[in-house]
Amino acid sequence: MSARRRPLGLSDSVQAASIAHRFYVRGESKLEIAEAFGLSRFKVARILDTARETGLVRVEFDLPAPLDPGLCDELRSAYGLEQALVLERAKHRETRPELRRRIGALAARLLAETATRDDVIGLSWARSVNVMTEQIDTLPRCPIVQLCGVQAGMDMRDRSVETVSRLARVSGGEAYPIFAPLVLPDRRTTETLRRQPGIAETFGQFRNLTKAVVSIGAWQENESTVYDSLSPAERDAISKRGAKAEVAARLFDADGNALSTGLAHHVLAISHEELRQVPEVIALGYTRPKAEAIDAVLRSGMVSTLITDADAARDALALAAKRP
Amino acid sequence: MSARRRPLGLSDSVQAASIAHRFYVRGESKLEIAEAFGLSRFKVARILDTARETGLVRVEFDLPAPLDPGLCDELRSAYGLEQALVLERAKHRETRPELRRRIGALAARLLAETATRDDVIGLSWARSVNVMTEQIDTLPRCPIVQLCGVQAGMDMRDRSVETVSRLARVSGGEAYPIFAPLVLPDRRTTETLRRQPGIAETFGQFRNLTKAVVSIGAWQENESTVYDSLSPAERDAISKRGAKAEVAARLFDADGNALSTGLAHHVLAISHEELRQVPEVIALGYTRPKAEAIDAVLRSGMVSTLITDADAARDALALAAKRP
DNA sequence: TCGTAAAGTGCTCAGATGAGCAAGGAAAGT
DNA sequence: ACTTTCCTTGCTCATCTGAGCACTTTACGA
Repeated sequence: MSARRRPLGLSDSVQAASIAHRFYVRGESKLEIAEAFGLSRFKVARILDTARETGLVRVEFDLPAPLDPGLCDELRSAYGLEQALVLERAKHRETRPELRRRIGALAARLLAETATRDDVIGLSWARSVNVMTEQIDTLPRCPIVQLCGVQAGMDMRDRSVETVSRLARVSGGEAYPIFAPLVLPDRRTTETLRRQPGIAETFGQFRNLTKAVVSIGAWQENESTVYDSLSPAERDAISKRGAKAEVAARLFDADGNALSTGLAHHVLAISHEELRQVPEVIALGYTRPKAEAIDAVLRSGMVSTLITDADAARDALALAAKRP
Repeated sequence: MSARRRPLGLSDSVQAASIAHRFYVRGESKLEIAEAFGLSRFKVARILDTARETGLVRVEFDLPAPLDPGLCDELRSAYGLEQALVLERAKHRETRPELRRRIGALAARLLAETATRDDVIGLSWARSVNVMTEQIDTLPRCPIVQLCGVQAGMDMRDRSVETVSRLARVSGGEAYPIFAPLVLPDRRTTETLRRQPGIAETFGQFRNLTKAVVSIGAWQENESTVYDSLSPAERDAISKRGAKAEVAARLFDADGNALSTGLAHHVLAISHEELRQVPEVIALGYTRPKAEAIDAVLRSGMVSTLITDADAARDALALAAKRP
């Protein structure tokens, strides 16, 4: 592995390449090749080994999207995910909206491909989820359920509602929106709204969900719209409880445990428990600052598919390696 | 093989790529992979097969020269060569001198790499051989023997002699030149010159040769300097005898049989027999019009290593397939 | 010249693998 | 509905392959 060999002569390279061509491209057995070249099968095996070690033969992947197959697999197995999609780092420096767009496009393709007529699809409020819906053009006819209230503010107003209805329009299925804010001033208001006809109906759909697309937020400035919308006092109180990540306004500590804080009582959103019951949860989380949050949420075992970028994936893997 | 499969979904692609990554890059066994993914080993094997068939995984070769490994191997085995070096087709249209330069560079590297102190190296007269010597900068100390007289005319005068002495200078070994024309007016003159001290000495070296670098000419206008130097009458007479190729002024028919014509008696060159005795003959032949000649010479069994370009190689392979 | 280290080579045997087959299941035609 | 066909899946058994070892050759310094 670490043993650097000299780069191999021209003649040997050609022989090695010919052998590699027969083995990898034409799929011949080493025994056949050995006979054809008048070598022992052991020599053929060693030539193939050194050919790979020296980089004479390289295996390239032509994925239908710019993904890093190595990271996909490592992340998948490190956290026991069903699947991980890791975007390759872009050639040039990429702005956050550009990255978000690529993440969203990936999620769109995944959802369009895996969704069936029998699915009930939930969407959490998030810019990336919204970007995803903008990029889906076909979807089987199935209900689309909003998983949490609308986080107003920022540069987009009631886009969450729009997100659900947009996707329902593409799908042709029914839309279950939540026409109410995500974070409310107090518990009473929250419970009142929770029992409103339309909202109650949507909440009732939560137990039917078969798929959910959610975004992972980190419990720090600019890395979670929920965090950003709270008062400094409440943010810090929650931080002190050990919150590291947020999904649909539900909090997780560094070990992926559901964290129940005061916040839980004044947000309109699917509960930890209900979300955990969803068979397929697709989580979007990207950029390095979110690595710790991604690690936390994946540890919860709630996520089946993660979509992220190579930088965040590497950081998360490092965290996964630290504490298995 | 011919069964075109649909391009595989995103999800499947990622799984296939992950499996391929583990198998090809990390070198895990299919059984291990099957366990890790919860699949049968058969399924893993099939996934790998389709991944290759659909082009999802591609094997790339980083040869130290722009060679086509597939063609190298096909040509090598089609004609039972020791080795074949096939230059990839250049990206842009390439002029003949450019191609010649690349062929020469390849021959130079091959010779520099394989020649040892014990070799006796023969060079035939040819532009490509000359270009080769211009690009060699190191060579073990060994004798350099000129294989045939000088074909004057064209754009280069006595370059053959220069070729031999240039290479001898690089090598530090002795030079055995032939200071006489390749084609002579009659048999008597030829035999007289043949017995001249310096020339006889060079001819005496022919039986000691261990390596020879020769160029393949096609028996047609502009594809052989010997052809071009003869009178129309003699050219045609030789054509009628079935000559297809020429190496050091020695002729071959389409089946690679040595052809003995009147020409044989008035050229100063190594004989068919002596050339056949050389353990390692490196033949340079390039451009499509020479494909038939290359095929003919390779059929003679005289050549151990061929250096050519992708276009000529493909044409030659087609000819080889026609008559095994 | 020799001795020693280092690299290269082929062997054994247990374990991995491929070819071909047969069973099951889905899709399409009647 | 029923049959037919096609596709997928996992099995068996004969073959292929890798890990480790022992032997040979080469390289190099004493």
